[in-house]
Amino acid sequence: MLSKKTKYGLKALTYLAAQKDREPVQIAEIARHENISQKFLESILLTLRKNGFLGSKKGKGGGYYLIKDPGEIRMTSVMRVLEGPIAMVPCVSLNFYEPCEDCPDESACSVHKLMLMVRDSALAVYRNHTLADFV
Amino acid sequence: MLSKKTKYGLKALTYLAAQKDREPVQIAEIARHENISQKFLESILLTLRKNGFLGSKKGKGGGYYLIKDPGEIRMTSVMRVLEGPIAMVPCVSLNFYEPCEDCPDESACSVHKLMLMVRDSALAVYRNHTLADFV
DNA sequence: TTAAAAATCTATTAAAACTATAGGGTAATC
DNA sequence: GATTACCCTATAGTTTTAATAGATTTTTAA
Repeated sequence: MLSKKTKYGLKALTYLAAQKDREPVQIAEIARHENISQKFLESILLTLRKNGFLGSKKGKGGGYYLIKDPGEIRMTSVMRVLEGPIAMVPCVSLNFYEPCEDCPDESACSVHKLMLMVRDSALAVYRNHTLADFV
Repeated sequence: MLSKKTKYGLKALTYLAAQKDREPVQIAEIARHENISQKFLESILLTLRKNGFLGSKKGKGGGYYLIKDPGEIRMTSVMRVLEGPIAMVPCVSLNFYEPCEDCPDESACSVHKLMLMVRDSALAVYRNHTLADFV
C-alpha cells in the first residue's frame, strides 16, 4: 500500500510543476488545493527540500518552488525519497540491499526470484517517467 | 514492503510444491525447514487452506498438501490472498476498487496515472508465473 | 473398546513498529 | 511587526508479528 506521505508528496510536486512560473507557493495553498493536512504536508515538503527537489523562501511571498525542470525529475528518485526502497524485499533492492537472515540460498528462494521480477517491472515504469508526464 | 505473512506463505507453498508426492507434510517440518515461527505459519496455512490452495489432514500422518497442480496456481491469486490488493492505491485496484475521497478527478490525478502503470506491470509479472516456476 | 498420542484448529492477547496528525514555539524575510 | 517556513514533541490509531493456551479431530495401540 502506498503511504499517504508518498501520495501527498507526489500531488504536491505535480501541483508545483503545473505552476506557470517558479514563484514560491505557500504550503497552505497546496494543502487546500489538494485536500491535505497542512501540518503533514509541511513535513513532507521539508524532506523534499532536503533531498534537492524543492527550494523554499520564508516570510511574506514565501513558499516552496521546484528547483529543477519537471522533465528532469525521474519517478525513481521521487519514490525512493518518499516511499523508500522500490523493491518489496531488501534482498532484491538495488540501493538498500540486505541479505535475508532466514534464507540460506538467495538464488534458490522463490520469494527472491518473484520479487526480483516485480522490482524490475516497477523500475522500468519509474525510470521511463518524469514529473513532466503528469502535469 | 512485502509482509512476512506473504513471504512465509510463498515459501511454504513452494516447499509443498517441491514434494515428490502429495502426501501431507507437517507444519513443524515446513517451519523447521524454512525458518518460520510455527504458530505464525499455522495461521498462514489455515488461510491458504480456506482459500482453496491447500488441503489438510488431522491426526497422525496428517499435515498440509497442495490441492492443485503447481502449474495451475497463478501468482496473482496467491498474492491477492496473502498480501491483499496488487494495486498500491485502491483507486487503481481491479478487485478492491474504491474511489479516493480527496481526489476530485481521477483521470487528472498524477498518483492515479502513475500507480495504474505500476499495477499493470506488476500484474503482468504475476499473471505470467505459476508456482511451478519456482520449484 | 478405550485411551493416548499426534496433529490441526481457534481465540485471545500483546509487543513493536509504523502512520498520520496536531500543537506550539523558533527563525528568517519582507 | 506581520508573515511564512522551520523544527521538535507528543499521541492516537492501525498494522504487523507473533506468543500463549487450549479445543478438536484423527489415528494408533493397548
